[in-house]
Amino acid sequence: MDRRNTIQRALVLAAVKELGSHATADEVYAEIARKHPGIGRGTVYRNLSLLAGIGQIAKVEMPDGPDRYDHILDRHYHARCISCGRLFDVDMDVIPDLEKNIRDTRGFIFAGHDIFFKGTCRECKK
Amino acid sequence: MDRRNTIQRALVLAAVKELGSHATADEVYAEIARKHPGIGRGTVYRNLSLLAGIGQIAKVEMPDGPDRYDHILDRHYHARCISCGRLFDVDMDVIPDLEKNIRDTRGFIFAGHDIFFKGTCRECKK
DNA sequence: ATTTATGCAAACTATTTGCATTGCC
DNA sequence: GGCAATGCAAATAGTTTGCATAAAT
Repeated sequence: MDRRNTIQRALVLAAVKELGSHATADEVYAEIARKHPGIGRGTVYRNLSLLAGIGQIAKVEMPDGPDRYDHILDRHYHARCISCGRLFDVDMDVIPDLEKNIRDTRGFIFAGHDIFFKGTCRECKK
Repeated sequence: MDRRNTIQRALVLAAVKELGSHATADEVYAEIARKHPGIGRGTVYRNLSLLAGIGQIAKVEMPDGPDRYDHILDRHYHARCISCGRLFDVDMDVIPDLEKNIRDTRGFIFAGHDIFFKGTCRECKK
């Protein structure tokens, strides 16, 4: 089961880097399709998933709406505006040992966590 | 726009309480349908949404899979087993002032947060 | 009588999958 | 040439919505 270097794979990786933080699969697809209209949605999804699997990009599963893909720079938390729905990066250190606050783990081995904030963004506040 | 007391609404509320923590819309539907096969899925969704809106139950939007509904007892965080996919309640105090750790809020008014842990449950560990 | 709410089906969003074909290695 | 990967369409999961009808007030 060896991996092959296809142009589509390279395009997906390039688009995620190009789009910066938290792009959706559809945004990645649209970005690539501008110059390569032939690409299939399935191919984009398959490659996003593969690239996330081998750690080339990070998949962020959102509590609502589509999953997001980040070109990995640093781990960070996200905030969603409940008014306009837009997603923001949160300027806060990740808490690596948050799992230590758990009293009874019931045999669960914790492997990580995500925090999602919600609120109202500056523009929607008025 | 006043609200009416329908049997369906009462049944949805009762089923959420009955099923305890983190029931999905489909589980609520199935539970009610056992005794009232006539109920519509749309009605269940509409009532879950309405009841959550007026604070009678709590909606927990999951990063993956269907949304969950809790009969409100106390706020708590959740953990998902990456092997079997099951959802667990986490035995840990909520951090009410977690938002204070954020450096630059960029004008965002924070209204709350959710934490989702992931890992491997006791059964899947072996 | 009014008008909210229901049941049903169709629509919708996000994603996955089956399959014949293409094209890396 | 073999088999991973593609493009396409159909399938799936979860949820929302339009509409005629029913029923709460």
